[in-house]
Amino acid sequence: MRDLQHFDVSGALLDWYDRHAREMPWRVGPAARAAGTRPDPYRVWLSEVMLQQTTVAAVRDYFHRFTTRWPTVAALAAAPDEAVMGEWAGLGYYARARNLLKCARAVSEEHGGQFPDSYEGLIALPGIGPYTAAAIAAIAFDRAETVLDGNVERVMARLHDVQEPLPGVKPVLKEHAAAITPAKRPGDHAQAMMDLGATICTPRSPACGICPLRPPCLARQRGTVADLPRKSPKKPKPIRHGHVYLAQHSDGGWLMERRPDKGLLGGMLGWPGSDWSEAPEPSPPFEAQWRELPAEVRHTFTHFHLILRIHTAPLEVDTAPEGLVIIDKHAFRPSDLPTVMRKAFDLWRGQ
DNA sequence: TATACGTGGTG
DNA sequence: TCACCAAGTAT
Repeated sequence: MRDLQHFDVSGALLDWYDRHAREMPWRVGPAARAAGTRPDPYRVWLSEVMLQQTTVAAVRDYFHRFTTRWPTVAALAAAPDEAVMGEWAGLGYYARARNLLKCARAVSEEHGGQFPDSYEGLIALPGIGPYTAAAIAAIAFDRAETVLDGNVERVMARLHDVQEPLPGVKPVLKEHAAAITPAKRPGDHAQAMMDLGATICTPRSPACGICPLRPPCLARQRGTVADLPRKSPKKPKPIRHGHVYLAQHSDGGWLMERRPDKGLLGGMLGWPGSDWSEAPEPSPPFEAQWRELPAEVRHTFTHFHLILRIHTAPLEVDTAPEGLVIIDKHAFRPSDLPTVMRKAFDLWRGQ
């Protein structure tokens, strides 16, 4: 058994990555990268933002649709806000989509259409934080930046048997990660760390038997793998209630609202309704004989459970009440809605 | 430092 | 069924 001090962690990791790298639409694999192919910074940036707190499986189709519709950062910068929000619908964390547009426009208007090639330049852009700045700098620009995401945190916590809980111990894990960040192939190293965390050093049932870092792994030696990384206890999620109102005109148009940019589902299209609280007051957008559907929407957000009651009535007027909009029958696409709003529509459709 | 911010898959 | 989890950021 070789001591961690004398084990070439990054070398072992890169050897493993050369043989087992996952193929992804935004990735230039290790063989092509060695042959000189450079990844497109636009595609690296777009994928990294989509992958924030989001699984690879969920991102694939969205990435394909975005890059087909907007192949360059200039094309994205020129897109209408509503089009981008509609394409992002269902992916969650909608501040990412608003910041995506801000960032694309900043790159187009303030950086001559080229992404900054350094951590400092990247982190100054909207929606790009410490992780994403390091990831783009390393993967797209060969900068020896240290990438610290949930995967790397888990791998480092286990490799060094770090018992202190996240998020407090994050700086320690960052130092461990920085100590093995190589000057050569930093982008492949970063992607290798994340692939290892996603496929071998997984949160549950890790495949230690085939792990390239098994020899030096302290948690493996001490039997603490399943306990790491430790995390501070989470708060319980309260249950909130709400009412939404689906009103359709005889011509097929729908009464809807464009939600304000700040806050939950910011910038997204949705059904008008009450606030979401312990006991909300019903708040129909106009006087009518509202009929309540017999079923409810149940949906869980990051920090609360929601139960929505659905009300319907015919829309008899041609102009929307203050603050609302009428979406024409042909412009209405359920796929433009955030999932919780699409669930309400699905209930109406299945009534 | 703590909280707000989505969604779908998984055991 | 349900808590946990996924390539985090903004405030």
